[in-house]
Amino acid sequence: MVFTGHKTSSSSLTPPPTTTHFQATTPYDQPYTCDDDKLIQEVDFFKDKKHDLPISDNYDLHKDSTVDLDININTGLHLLTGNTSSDQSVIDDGVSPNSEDKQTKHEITAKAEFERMSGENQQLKEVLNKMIIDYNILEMHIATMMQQKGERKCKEDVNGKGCMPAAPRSVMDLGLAAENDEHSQSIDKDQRLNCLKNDNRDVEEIEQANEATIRRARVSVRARSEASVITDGCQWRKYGQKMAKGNPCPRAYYRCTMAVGCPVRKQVQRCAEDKTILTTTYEGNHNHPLPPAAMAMASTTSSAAQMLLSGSMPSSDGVTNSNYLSTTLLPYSSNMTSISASAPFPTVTLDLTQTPNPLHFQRDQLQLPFLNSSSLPQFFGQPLNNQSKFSGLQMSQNILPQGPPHATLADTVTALTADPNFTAALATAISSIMGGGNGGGSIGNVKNEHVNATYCDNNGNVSN
DNA sequence: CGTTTTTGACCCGCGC
DNA sequence: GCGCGGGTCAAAAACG
Repeated sequence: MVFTGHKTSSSSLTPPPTTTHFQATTPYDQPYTCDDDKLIQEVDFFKDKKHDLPISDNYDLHKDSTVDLDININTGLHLLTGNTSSDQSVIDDGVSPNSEDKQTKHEITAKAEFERMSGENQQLKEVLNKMIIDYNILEMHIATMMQQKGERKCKEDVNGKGCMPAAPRSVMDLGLAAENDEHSQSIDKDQRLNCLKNDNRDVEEIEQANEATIRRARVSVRARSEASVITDGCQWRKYGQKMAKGNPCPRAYYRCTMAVGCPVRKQVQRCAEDKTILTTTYEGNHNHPLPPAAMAMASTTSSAAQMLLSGSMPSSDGVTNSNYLSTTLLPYSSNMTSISASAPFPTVTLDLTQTPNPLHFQRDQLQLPFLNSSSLPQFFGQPLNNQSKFSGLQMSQNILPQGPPHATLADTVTALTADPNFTAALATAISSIMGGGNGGGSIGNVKNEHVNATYCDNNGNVSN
């Protein structure tokens, strides 16, 4: 095979000094306090339309004792902590010392407002508690299923080749999952301990094979981009470039350089038919923490890979499991995703190039409900090419948000995963997978403090 | 001068 | 066994 030996011809895939860019935009060793501020500011739980009060979202009653309730209403969760009535009187004492009636009226108004806000705060707490409960139920359900599956596998294999760690093994081995899901890890550990009782040696061999498969699982992302490489928040180093058969555009190979020995690699290639489409294929899982800018993409691809593997692990039929997943997610299918089984390694493709709807989110209003092994945000779609053996999934087009013209891929993924329709589809899909039709469970990693209650619908409306 | 990119060579798997 | 194609290595060149 011959590489393109000319700089001019390869320049289309040669990224600008991405290292400098990433370091400048996402300083890896710096705290992201600004994000926390944004996160608070995004929450607009209950703007008071009745009084048309401007909301001081980020106001802390602990810090300022001179809060005028007629002007600023704290919409955070510290509503109950301020001695607002007395504070109000202090202010009024200076302005109108001779008007006792007016002051009393003001106090009454303030108290009423305070009580109203307390009630709303209580309601919000209840909603939050319900979401947490729903999440815990869902998580327990998943854990139970994993345990049952593991035990069944052990029983089945006790007279055969030993114990197969089965799909959950692959799920939990993902780096992000390891970071974010201790509970699931413990389940996985127990499951594996049970298996080890049966046949230690075979398990190790199988695990090695599985890990190799995991490392080889790929997530391909198709996105329109004029740039030679998509900004996904990670730091990459180019280590090769080749001409691939059937495509005049060279394929570039990158490896993650954010940590020594990080196994993650990616391939970047322009589509032969449409050169505005850039296909980025990710492989492996990061062995290091990720900056927020990279979390969206990394967690999404990792989750996609984990579900892909959980459905196509080296079982007896291999294909059946993936078909099961595809069938399960049928009602929410789309042509934005695909599974490739005939490729050298299992690959799931997320197609972000088909964005029929105009921009319907405001970037600064979104926080990604990070996807990890707990949320299982998988939805597989119709094959984009004839490689796939699986078909039949159509996800409603309107769940796919469109990023701003110069949005990074991470932005797009963030928008996608913040879409309520997206999460709703995932919720139903998970319910379907678990076979219980146990709808109503909340989706998202509640443990993750970055999860934000603000979502946008297709019309750009913010809901909580 | 350290880091990154370029690019020819090499390795490996697969099909014939 | 051979050729083909995908993927990786590593020395040289380029860059900041």
